[in-house]
Amino acid sequence: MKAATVYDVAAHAGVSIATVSRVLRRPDDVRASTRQRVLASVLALGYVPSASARGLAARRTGVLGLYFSSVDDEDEQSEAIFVQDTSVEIVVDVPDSREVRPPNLYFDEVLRGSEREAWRHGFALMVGVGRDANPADMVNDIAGRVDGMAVLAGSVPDDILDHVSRRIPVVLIAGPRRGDHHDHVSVSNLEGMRALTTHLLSRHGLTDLVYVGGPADSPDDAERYQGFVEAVEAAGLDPAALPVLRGEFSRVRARGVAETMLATGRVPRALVCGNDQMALGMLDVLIPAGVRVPEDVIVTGFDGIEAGRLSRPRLTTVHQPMVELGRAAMRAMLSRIEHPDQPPITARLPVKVLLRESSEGPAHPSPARP
Amino acid sequence: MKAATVYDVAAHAGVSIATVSRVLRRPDDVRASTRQRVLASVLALGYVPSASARGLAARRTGVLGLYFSSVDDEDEQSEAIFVQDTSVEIVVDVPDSREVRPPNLYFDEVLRGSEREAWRHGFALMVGVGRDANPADMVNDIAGRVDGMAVLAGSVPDDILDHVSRRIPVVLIAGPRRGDHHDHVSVSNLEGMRALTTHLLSRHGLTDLVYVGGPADSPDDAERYQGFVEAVEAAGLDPAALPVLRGEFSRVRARGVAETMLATGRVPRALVCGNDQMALGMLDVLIPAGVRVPEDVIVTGFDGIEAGRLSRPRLTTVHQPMVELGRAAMRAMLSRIEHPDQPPITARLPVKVLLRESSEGPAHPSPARP
DNA sequence: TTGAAAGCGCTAACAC
DNA sequence: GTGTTAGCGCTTTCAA
Repeated sequence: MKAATVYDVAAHAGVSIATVSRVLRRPDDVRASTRQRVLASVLALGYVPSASARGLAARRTGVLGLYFSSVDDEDEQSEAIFVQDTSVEIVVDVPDSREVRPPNLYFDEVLRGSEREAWRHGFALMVGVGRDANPADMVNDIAGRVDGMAVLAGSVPDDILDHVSRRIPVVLIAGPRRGDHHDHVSVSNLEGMRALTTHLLSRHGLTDLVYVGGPADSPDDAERYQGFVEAVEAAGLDPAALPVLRGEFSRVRARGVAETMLATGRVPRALVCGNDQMALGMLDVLIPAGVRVPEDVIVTGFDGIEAGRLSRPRLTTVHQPMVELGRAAMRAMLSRIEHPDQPPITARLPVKVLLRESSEGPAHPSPARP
Repeated sequence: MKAATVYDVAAHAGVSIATVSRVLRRPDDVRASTRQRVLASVLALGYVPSASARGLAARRTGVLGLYFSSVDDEDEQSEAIFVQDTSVEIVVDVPDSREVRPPNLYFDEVLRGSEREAWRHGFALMVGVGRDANPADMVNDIAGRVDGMAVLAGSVPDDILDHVSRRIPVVLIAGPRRGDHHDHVSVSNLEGMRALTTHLLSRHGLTDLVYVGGPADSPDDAERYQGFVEAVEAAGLDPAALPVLRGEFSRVRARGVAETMLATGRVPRALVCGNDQMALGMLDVLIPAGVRVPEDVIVTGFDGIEAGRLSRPRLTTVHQPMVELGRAAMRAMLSRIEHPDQPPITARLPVKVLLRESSEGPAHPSPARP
């Protein structure tokens, strides 16, 4: 099964390879009758142009890259290919406190936006998710295949970033702006958390807040905490006096934190969490323990994931536009590709505070049965 | 900013381009001292090999493709790149019956598995999601860039599939097996639904079932319905006597169906839904209306999505291994690339019936407050 | 409107 | 162990 080439098509249609190329790239430059003939040959031979050859000749691949890192080391699955297992296991699936999988929602959403935007501009999208400590090879590999790549902030060491950006434009996604080397798209983490905290402070008159933070090296969490701090200071309180708990952005870890909190009896009036996962983890423990949310404790999150809309009570949160973040990253790259010398791009997307029952209490007389 | 090439590196290191290539591809064939020198030059020049050139010369791209189609036409977003919007909107977000977005969960999961498996075997992954009626261009484009591609069954017309498979191996994902042209990976839809239905029939002694189906052209739904039919027949009942409702795999559409059902007063003892989304849509309407699930009506789904584990009551369903489906697709492709002449691959992955409260009632005395 | 020909940057014999 | 060289399949001037 030897794949057909321009030469095959040209011979079959009785034209030169240049004409075949023209028919595919700039059809209007070719006489209609010739075009028909060539197209017919394309179909007859099952010709699909080689992107490698085209990329080499045109000096552009027509592909954009997206690189993320992830910590979800799923258990290795079977290696079998010829599975023919139509067996059906029936299990009584009782409620379980285990985290089934840390849904890599953030990635899914950013990817969705990236994919959409890339193809909309005539580019394909290549994705890579690094899971081990050494992203160098993967990032390099992608860099050689694309006309530009977007990278989750903090997922790639600076020296590697510098290396690949000598070949292609690199756009950083999320995190704080670092240096002036790359274009950068992010969301208003600080402002969002500040607005939410201010709301809790002023509307609810709280003073007894606890911040539940993510990983110490998370730039996003650092920004959110800073927003928390600014709001607290603006209210005339001392942020240093307010405890910070670490939930590592994990629902499971947050449950542990909540349990410890209950055990020690030191339960604050509000738990301001750095992401939704941790806030949900708090609810997982508090609600069954008989703690009333929000009457006894207010719980808030950050991100605006779907699960927070489905929880009981529904989760007050700060929604960040993840899909739009992916789109903005692709647009920034395309803009950079088109205008290599323009000044660095810094996009900052707006967020939205969503007040729901976990802070405000019942919105309406619920139509649900007790 | 002209990107460095092998020639630049070779000159800088004082070796031939062949040696540069060797250092990168088969380092052991080069003397250690030479290797060091070349590597140093690579770093110094910021050299990243061009995948286009390599792909051309080596006659393989090292990329695998994944193509899906989707109906989620999200509203077009802004075109702005230089967004600097740190404003924060604060909204009271009341419970809403609108479907925020049809979570394209299935795609996310299959993609996750595909991505993981491709890179694990040293291949990059290219993704494309077709949204309009004409997948030909996108599929062709991808096909020219990869060494093999996986395609969601039913998302690409046969003639296009045949066309591209003259160039590269194509693996079909999901759906029923059609012809012997391509390799195929899928899950035990029929067997899963048959097992679940049999459970409802025999353990719960039901006879009054209604099947809530997906789109008429969904091969997955067809298989599930067939499983339903076989179980019903095995129980000595006439499947033709049992109504079928159409929810189009949509949560919103299912709500409409449920409302109509309530309005007409024709409520069956069990609603067997073709996917989880529709089952959740049923719950959305039934629970607030005071219908007891499962005491009055049993509701079941199919897929095993996260939301079904978070609903009240939790949803009985048939879990299909979506991540593993993606992995299996990639493995099948790699196997085909390595052994072009082996017989067609047909993988059938097992499913698991998860019995939860929407059919079985409370599992344990719930520790939750009333 | 079409054809001829010169690369694009790399790999893989094959020679040394 | 290293260098030479012939393509890989396409795009793109430049002529005709």
